[in-house]
Amino acid sequence: MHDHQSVVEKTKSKMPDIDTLFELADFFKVFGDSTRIRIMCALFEQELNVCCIADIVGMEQSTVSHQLRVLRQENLVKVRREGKQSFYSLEDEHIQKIFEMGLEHILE
Amino acid sequence: MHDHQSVVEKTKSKMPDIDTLFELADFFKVFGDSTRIRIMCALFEQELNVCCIADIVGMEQSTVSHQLRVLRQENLVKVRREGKQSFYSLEDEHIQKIFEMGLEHILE
DNA sequence: ATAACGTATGAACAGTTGTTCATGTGTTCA
DNA sequence: TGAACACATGAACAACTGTTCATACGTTAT
Repeated sequence: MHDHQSVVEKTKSKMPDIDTLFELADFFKVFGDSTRIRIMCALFEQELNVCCIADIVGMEQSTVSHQLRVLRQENLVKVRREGKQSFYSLEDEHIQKIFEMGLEHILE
Repeated sequence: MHDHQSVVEKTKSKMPDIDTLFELADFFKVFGDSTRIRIMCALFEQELNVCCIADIVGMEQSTVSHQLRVLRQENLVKVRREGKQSFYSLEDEHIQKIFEMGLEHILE
């Protein structure tokens, strides 16, 4: 326990493998932007099309489209096409829970 | 419900104020880097001094010091000085729970 | 077909981020 | 006092990120 090397080895052996931790960082990276956070937050209520989302967050439609792609790539949202419009909604409830845990932490 | 403008206004009114969402994004930003994730993960086991952490994550001591400062600024870790050494540990258990929820999400 | 609409995508740019090197600060021990 | 150690900090740089503008794509209606 006092020995530097044994602490290092012991700790390393208990940690998840490095690929998993890289994936995890990429996952949280998506939460680390205020535009994306606001988009997700808007989707807590209901599914929304792109131009609604753009109006809600007050940014260009193309900005929102780019960010929705990021959210899609990390499986945080899903799309449903209906004619000309794309309706986005949250993939699952994990997202809202993680969101709320973050809120709990900063409001103390 | 069908009207664009009313959906926008209704959704906006239900969202947390924008400053909170910016703070939240900054909070998650800290989780969005693999080095910091690995540091936090190492600290799940026990408190550790800086050079142990550096060895565990396999990076320069100064890199780790810089990242520990980021973690400190967002109140994710705390320090305890003991002579020449600084022992770091997690601020609270929120962090581990958020970590685990992220893991749950990516392992599916 | 053509026009209008909603959305997606590519290029470009400014701003931010993570790492390293070099150095500074504070503590311990001789 | 001075050397050795553990850690923190500043400057510099490459790499990455988020936004916008312009444009392309797909759908609907005329």
